[in-house]
Order: sequence, then C-alpha cells, then structure tokens
Amino acid sequence: MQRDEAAALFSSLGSGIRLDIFRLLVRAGTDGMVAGEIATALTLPANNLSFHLKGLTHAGLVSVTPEGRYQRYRANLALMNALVDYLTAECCAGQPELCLAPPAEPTAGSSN
Amino acid sequence: MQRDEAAALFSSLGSGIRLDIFRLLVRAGTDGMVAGEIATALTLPANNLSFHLKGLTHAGLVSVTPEGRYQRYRANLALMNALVDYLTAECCAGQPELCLAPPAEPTAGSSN
DNA sequence: TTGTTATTTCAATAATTGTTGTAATATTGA
DNA sequence: TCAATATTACAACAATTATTGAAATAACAA
Repeated sequence: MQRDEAAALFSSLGSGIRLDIFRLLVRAGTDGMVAGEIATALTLPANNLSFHLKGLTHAGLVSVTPEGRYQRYRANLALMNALVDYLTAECCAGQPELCLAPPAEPTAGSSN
Repeated sequence: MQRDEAAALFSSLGSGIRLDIFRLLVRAGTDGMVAGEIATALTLPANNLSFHLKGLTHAGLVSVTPEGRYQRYRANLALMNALVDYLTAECCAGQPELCLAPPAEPTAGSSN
C-alpha cells in the first residue's frame, strides 16, 4: 500500500458516519446490507447515506452489488486488512518492540 | 477507544502531508525531530508545517516539547497502537478468520 | 542591546466536504 | 399501464480544511 492510498482510506474513515457504516457492514458479514437497511440502522436520510456510501465505495472500503432495485453493500475486509498492515508497518518502523503489543510466544529463531 | 476519537485520528491521518510527518517521526524514534528538521526533510514551508503539526498534536498523535527556541515533536506510538487495535477489532468483528491474515510484506523504501 | 533564527499566529482566500431538499432513474407489483 | 419503493443525482448552501504571505513571539548570539 502506498502513501496516497493509505491517506485516502484514512480520510474515508475520518467521519463518524462512515465509520459507523463500515463497522455495521463488517458486523453484517458476507451478506452485507442493502442501502435501506443501513439507513434504518443508522437513522440516516437516504441521500446523505448515499453520499457517504459513495465515498466509501470510491475508496474501495466497501463494494456494491445491484440486486434488483436494491444495492447491496459489503465491507472490503481485504483492503481493511492491508490498511492495518500498512499502519502496523509504519508504526513499528525503527522501534518494533513498541508496536508488537501482544506478547509474542518465543519462537525458536525463525522469521518475523 | 471510542468511535469519535477513532474518527478524529483517521481524519488526522487522512492527509498525505500529515501521514508523511507522522511516518517521519516514527522513524526518528524517541529522539523525535524539531520543527525545522521536519520542514527541511519534507520540503514544507514552516507555517504550513506548523498548521499540520497542530492538527496532529491536537489529535494526540504527536507530542511536543519546547527546547529553547525549538519545538521537538515525537510520534505517540501508544496511541497509534491503540488505533491499530481498534481497527483490528472492528475489522475482525464477526469473521475473525478474514482479518488474521499473515503479516504484511514490508513497505518498500521512501515514497514521494 | 541589536540582529538572527525558530516557530507560531493571523488574515485572506481557495478548495473541499457535509447536509438538506428536490428531482431523476430504475425496479417491482397491482 | 400506473403507482409505490429503493436509490442515486443534482443544486444550493454551510462548514471545514488547506495554502500562502506577512507579522508576531520568543530564544539565542554577537
């Protein structure tokens, strides 16, 4: 992941509404949710939700699949994972010990 | 970590310049860097850098210590780590197996 | 003291982002 | 077909954020 993509993803997540949407979709799992369900769950006007969904979709954090007159949205966990990896890598640069918070079990000399 | 704090942190990181600043400070380690060094490293006007440093400082991602006429900035790795934890927890909710991916390949050298 | 350096602050302005209301598009079902 | 539903698109406006130049503040050094 490159700097500009990471910044775009952070920017996408830098709104409470979009963070709510993403978390909701993560919890919805592979089924995802259609726009109306999201709007109901978060008590958002349809057009405002659409605005934020567009931002998340454009960033790639959610995917959308048409289903008749519905649009089903799903969280892109692979990209989120790549973002976590990027963040971890940047955070740890220079002083890995500070970021390897979960205590590592002693591995006998092999990788990492 | 709560939603609003996470959103504020993402928003702080949602700028290429601030991401550059933070990554630079992470790499600088516990010594941190004074503002002028950062400005030189990133080729930024002092006042614009000051603007972005204020944003990062206000979000808590960097700390600042006066040193005579210099201001020394340091990355707050503890907070970054908390953010990574938040992100991981939200990402994994419901389907942990998708987020327990193997560690990322290291990011290639400096990007610009 | 005076001048120089480091950094921040302020003002102006540009650019971007968020919200709301309204309208448009497309699908479904009677 | 017509009407209802789901969603998006557009326009207007408000609010926020970013950039630049100029000035202010504070510390250091001569």
